[in-house]
Amino acid sequence: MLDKKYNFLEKEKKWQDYWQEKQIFKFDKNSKKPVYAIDTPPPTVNGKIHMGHLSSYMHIETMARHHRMKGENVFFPLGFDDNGLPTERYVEKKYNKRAFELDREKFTDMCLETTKELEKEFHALYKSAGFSCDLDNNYSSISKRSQAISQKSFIELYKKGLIYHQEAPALWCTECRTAVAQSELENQDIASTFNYIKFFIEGTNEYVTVATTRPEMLPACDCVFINPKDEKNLYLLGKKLVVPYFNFTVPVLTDELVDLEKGSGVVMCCTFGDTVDKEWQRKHNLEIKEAFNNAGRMTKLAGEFEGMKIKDARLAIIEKLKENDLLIKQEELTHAVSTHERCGTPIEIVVKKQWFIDVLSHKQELYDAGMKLNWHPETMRARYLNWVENLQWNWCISRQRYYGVPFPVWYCKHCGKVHVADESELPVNPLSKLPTVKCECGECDWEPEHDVMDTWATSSLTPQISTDLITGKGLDDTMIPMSLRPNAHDNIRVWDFYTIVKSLYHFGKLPWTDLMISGYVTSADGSKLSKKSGNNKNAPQDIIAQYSADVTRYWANNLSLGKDTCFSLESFDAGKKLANKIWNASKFVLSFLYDYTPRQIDLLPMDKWILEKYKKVFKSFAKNLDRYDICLGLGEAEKFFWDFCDDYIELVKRRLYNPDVYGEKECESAKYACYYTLLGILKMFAPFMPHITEEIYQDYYAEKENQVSIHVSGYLNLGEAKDENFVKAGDEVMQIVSGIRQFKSENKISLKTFIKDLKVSSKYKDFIKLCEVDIKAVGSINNLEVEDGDFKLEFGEIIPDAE
RNA sequence: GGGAGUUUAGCUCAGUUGGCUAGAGCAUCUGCCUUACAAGCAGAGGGUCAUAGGUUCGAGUCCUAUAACUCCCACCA
Repeated sequence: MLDKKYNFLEKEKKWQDYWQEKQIFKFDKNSKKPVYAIDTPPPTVNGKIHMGHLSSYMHIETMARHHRMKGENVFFPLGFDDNGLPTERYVEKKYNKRAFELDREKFTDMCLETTKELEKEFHALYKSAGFSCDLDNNYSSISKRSQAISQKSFIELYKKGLIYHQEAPALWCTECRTAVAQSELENQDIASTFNYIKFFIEGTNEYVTVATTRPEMLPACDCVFINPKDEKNLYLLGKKLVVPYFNFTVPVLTDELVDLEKGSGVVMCCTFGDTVDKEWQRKHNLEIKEAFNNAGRMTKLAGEFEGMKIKDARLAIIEKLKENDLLIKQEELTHAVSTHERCGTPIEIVVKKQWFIDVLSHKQELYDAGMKLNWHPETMRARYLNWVENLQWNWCISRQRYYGVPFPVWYCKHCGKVHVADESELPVNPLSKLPTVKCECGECDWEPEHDVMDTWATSSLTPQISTDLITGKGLDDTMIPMSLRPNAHDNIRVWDFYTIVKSLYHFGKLPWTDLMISGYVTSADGSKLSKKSGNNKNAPQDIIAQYSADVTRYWANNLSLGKDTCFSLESFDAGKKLANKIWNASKFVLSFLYDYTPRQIDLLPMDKWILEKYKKVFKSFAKNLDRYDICLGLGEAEKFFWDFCDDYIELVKRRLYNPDVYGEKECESAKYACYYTLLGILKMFAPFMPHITEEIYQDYYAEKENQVSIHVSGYLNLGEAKDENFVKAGDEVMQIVSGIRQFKSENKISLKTFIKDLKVSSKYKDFIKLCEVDIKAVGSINNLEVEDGDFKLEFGEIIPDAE
């Protein structure tokens, strides 16, 4: 028997423990069932999960449980992305220490310890949310196994010539003191000044005006460009200009990229103020001058400004220009500046030897991959394609950091040749073990690579890392493509893109068939929730404790895929109501079924009608979920359930209560329909509200159906709906009931107040006649007369209630 | 500048390949303690589906233009 009230705190915990104990969600290696493999997003371990992450995981959950209910062998691993810069930054903040101030090993230990703590919290949260990941199949991106796979990927791509080591301009963060990739950039509007300064023509008193936002780059000035079509400035060609204040001369060159409209049409080129400078340096083979170092401090080149921070030097230099009458005017402006997403520091371009994965020469293949994948929602395809089209940098995978997967690489100190590790020795830390083989040059003196890999160089291998848990084959494509890659839209250009790159480069295959892209949950003011910013008032664990995991899941699954939504507690009320209703309706229906075992009998029309309706609804429900139209599927199940309660149960409850008045057979017919309709409904709700449905199922159905859990019991498929007319006729009966209710409401009388006569006109006369008893019972009608015709109700006298 | 999304009831949002009278929750109003549920039930009011054109027998849905808001990318001289 079900409790009078459903205590979710107690029950949810109970079933979570039960599922774990019975290993309900374990992937079955030996099964012949179709595999549904999910490339679970391993959360970056750098803080707390918020409602946005949680909602995204709840979408995944629904799909995992849906496919399990369809009888598929669901592979739903659990992962953590716990290496790399995000974690380092988190640890640096937590201990208020910079990594480069600490011993490398000590810092790594601090990272490992911190991630362990955080992962425990994540685990607890996952469990309390009722996640059905396979706890035995979990991975972490810093584990030895992941490192080995990641290093093997590096070696393979290096040998294929897709990875190269080169001294080339790379995006650089002076705060984190490392190279970063294009995908780690963020735009920020930053207030600045446009400075018009004087470049004197050598040996004259004439000057040209050059506008710049970065006067601190003057010491690194290589030349000045004009547009070859810019007639008013052509006279400058062949002349030398004096760099103001720093007093060295530079040539005047021409290039089509110079914008005639902007500033004075005369541009200074430095190494490197922006991406155009980078282009010009390459194209015109200009000298590379470093005005600042890796930590963002001015170099010797800057003379008296040496040691100053970039920003301070800018102001100091402007002051000097002013003092020396070299500054003509200043204009305030706000412009978008590329900053590092982890710390918000403006990104510089710095030349240093870095490891790159070539993506620019494979743009077309990468684009085609985006065309072949199934995106849910479809509009997200455009975001991917847009990103690929706009790629400008090869993927820089080396980071001048500490906590990450090391490169399996040493350099010969004599000839500089690269030596990569043998695959048999992976994972390897080049710092702790030098090769014993001789270099081709004959020497045996190796320098280990100190850099570590970008965190994405490893997490782009989650399909391989996770399926390795099953196959044990490491970097392998046996289970590739997986069925689903789920993530939020911010990760399309990062995780999705890089995973596609790796899968194509290694196997020439797509990593998955489908992508499910969630939107953001924003706070009430529309700002994005993030682990970094503090707008995290509604912590997931608090919400779950207050509303239950089931209700939270209901909320999440009502969000449209790919769409950003404001977080609001109001929307939890509907879920609360639904859970309450499921409980009460089940309690009521089951109270008639405890001594009942279903057997095939002839059903009364309305009992057949509800089963026919179920067939129709279920078919469409399953179709919607198969298409990742989660909220449509849920909505359908919900609508059907509510109709089942308010219409069907109301209609037959007198038959259930009083078999002596309405007949044993009539009662059994209702029981049969109730048994299967409720079962079907519970199963449809099971992916969304796994706990409450399990509690009800275990109370009654588990034994009857001989199943260990509703979640592996399969959907109730009663076959095709046959007779459309039959459904329509039943609907017309419900319309009569509805008409009776409306009549009573308008007359402000109780629903149980009797009406003497009701005359019904309908084209389903015969069907309605068969339902006479039900209609009279639910409507408290004494006499019912039915005739052929267009739908019409005529009410007779109201019989006052007896005192 | 390139790309995408959004605009539907007072509020938050559904609305699938175009198809009966555009739906739900919340809020408002009316009635009902009906042998599951008052955290309930029954009913009512509330919409020129952003605007203007077009295609079609038929448009919230498709096309064109416009407006407002949001996001992604580029723009750093």
